[in-house]
Amino acid sequence: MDRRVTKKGDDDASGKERPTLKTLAFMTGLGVTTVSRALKDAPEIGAETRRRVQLVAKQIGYRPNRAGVRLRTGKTNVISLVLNTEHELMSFVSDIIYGVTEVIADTPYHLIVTPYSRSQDPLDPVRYLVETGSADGVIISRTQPNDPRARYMLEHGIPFATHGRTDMGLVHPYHDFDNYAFAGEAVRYLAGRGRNRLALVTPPVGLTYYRHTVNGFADALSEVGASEVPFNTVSIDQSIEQIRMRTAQLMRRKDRPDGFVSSAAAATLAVVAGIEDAGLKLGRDVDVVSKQSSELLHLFRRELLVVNENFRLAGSELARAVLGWIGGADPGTLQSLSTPSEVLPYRG
Amino acid sequence: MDRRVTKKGDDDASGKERPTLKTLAFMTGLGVTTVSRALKDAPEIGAETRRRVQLVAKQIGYRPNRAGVRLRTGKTNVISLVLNTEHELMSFVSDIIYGVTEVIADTPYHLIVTPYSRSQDPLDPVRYLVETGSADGVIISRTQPNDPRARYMLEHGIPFATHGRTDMGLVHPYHDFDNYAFAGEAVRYLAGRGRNRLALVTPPVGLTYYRHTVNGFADALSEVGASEVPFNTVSIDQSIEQIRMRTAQLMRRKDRPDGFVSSAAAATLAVVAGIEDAGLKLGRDVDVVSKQSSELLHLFRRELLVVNENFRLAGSELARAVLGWIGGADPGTLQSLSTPSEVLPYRG
DNA sequence: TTGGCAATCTGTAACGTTTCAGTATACTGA
DNA sequence: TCAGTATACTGAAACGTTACAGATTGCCAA
Repeated sequence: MDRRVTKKGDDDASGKERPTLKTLAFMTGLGVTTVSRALKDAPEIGAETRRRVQLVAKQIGYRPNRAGVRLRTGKTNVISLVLNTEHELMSFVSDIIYGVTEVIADTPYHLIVTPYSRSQDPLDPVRYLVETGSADGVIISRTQPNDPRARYMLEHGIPFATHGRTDMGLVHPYHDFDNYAFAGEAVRYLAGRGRNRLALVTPPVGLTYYRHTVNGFADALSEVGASEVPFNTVSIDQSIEQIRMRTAQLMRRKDRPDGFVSSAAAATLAVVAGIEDAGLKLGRDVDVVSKQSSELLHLFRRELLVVNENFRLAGSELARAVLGWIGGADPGTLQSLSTPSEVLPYRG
Repeated sequence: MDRRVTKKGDDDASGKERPTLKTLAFMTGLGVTTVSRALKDAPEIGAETRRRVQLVAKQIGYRPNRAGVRLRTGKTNVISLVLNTEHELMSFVSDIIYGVTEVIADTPYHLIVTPYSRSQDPLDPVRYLVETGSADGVIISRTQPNDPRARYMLEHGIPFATHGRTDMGLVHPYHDFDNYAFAGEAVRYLAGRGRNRLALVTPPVGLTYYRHTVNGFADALSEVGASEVPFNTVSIDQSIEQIRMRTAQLMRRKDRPDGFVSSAAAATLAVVAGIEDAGLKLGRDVDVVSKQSSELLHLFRRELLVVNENFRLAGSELARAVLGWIGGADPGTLQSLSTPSEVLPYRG
């Protein structure tokens, strides 16, 4: 009497297969519907039944089938992190990812990484996610003042959070580092050390925090009465070699700066190399204040002055924001700004 | 005559909703089954019908519903990258991810990142993936000679690839960097520069490539007749401060090494700091050969000697391997070993 | 007693896909 | 002519879940 093929109805509680609602229904003697509702604490299920179902479910290790839920409800339980595979600074990415996973660890959410490359329209991956309904929420970075992706997602009603702010008069969750404050602090610190001809290594032109940084730099310059040495040919997403060469060129001029403010650690390495290529000495001829996201720069040159940016925190905040929005919170309340640390000199 | 609620059967080709097989069936005048088969080039569908269906599908931008497929077939079209959120070296992670996404970009696969933390059994995330059927394939790192995760996945028949080899007599896809060769090359290079008292900054004890590295180091030492200065208290997953302090201690001893071989760039930064803490000079008193995964170390100190390890390549290879296995290839053919570059001194 | 109602529980359909078991048609060979 | 068969297509069922629309029971007021 071979019954390898189980027909509808003769579900049994035995052995190997992953338990489903039907399994639970069979075991508890209840209907599938009742079990489903009992598991989500629906009010019309008797208190005892509810407990009983939940107990059995826990015992046999029931886990809802994601495909079933997704097909029925459209809920994917997925958050997508959209990344540029060429530009994104290295350590940045892993920290953000870790931050995000930290937050979603005890939720049913999975994190998927959706890449796009330089050649593509940055809107492509977002459009893909929305059109295919592949995620309940999206996190984007490299945010621009007028960001088509944010606009698109708002129009299509998908919750998202941006790393960096926009400036479109539209409200949405974001997390940002206060780069205005950073640049200002940096300038003031350099001025305090007697530096008054400062150059700025900017973020990528076009991103929102480019403006913030430039403004913070400019405002503080006039505040302290220092002057800017233009260095517009350089931004942090250029290659190490480019930045190094341009810095060396700059430092060989008579009107060279005596201080730098740099928006990223990798660029700072190149800037320092360029300074030294020009035969100058860090700390004596020139001071450099740089953002960093790991305790790297002080190993590199102890004369460097650093401000820490915590990307892991950013990841957590972004994840919290998206989940909050998905959960129905007011997007306007899901915005956060991270204040820079003090400027830190090397301490033994 | 209000027909807001569409009952089964009166599907229409209009407007907003995402097209499904039913939409295509309606538009082509065929049955859903036929459409389904036509799209996957089943042989029992007439050539013209096939073309016609595929044309229409392309035109209206049909994309199979992942939840539908997954529910019906169990195929998730997901690859999971399992990461330790505490140990993994920073840049490592983003490079691997980029490598993986590069390969799966023109496949239907999504990449999900499954984290686990120090406190957890590394087997936990893998067990979760298998039990919930959340992925068609898995990539793991921090591979051990006797790796319970690999054994578990083999037992449960889920395709996977390991970053690093195992040594259990079980065959499975992997990608590895030839750390035996790396350590050997490094030793020979140092010997060539007259260094003969060498210390090794090892990978994390317990991982397979720890053994490879140690063996490569030891074999080359006896080959060139140099001796080892024990430095067992240090491995690359310790903190910067620890490594730095221990290195400084070591370098203050009279029997200090005159050469280092370091398995990771971050550790090398710390080692160099330690060397300099002890008042010694890189290139004069001691040489350091280090692996690196980005062009960082030569900016740091031009005296450093580097060997490049390409993690992006590793990611690609691992992705290719998993996809290959999923696609039915023989796991034994999906193994690759990456040969280290030469030892590279700074070149202007 | 009866009608009404609250409290619990249940069957059915549907989400989009693939597979199974056909059906209809035309062609083949005798 | 007919059976046999290859070709091209199709409906129904199933994957696991939730929502809708009841069904059953007991209790209370009238």
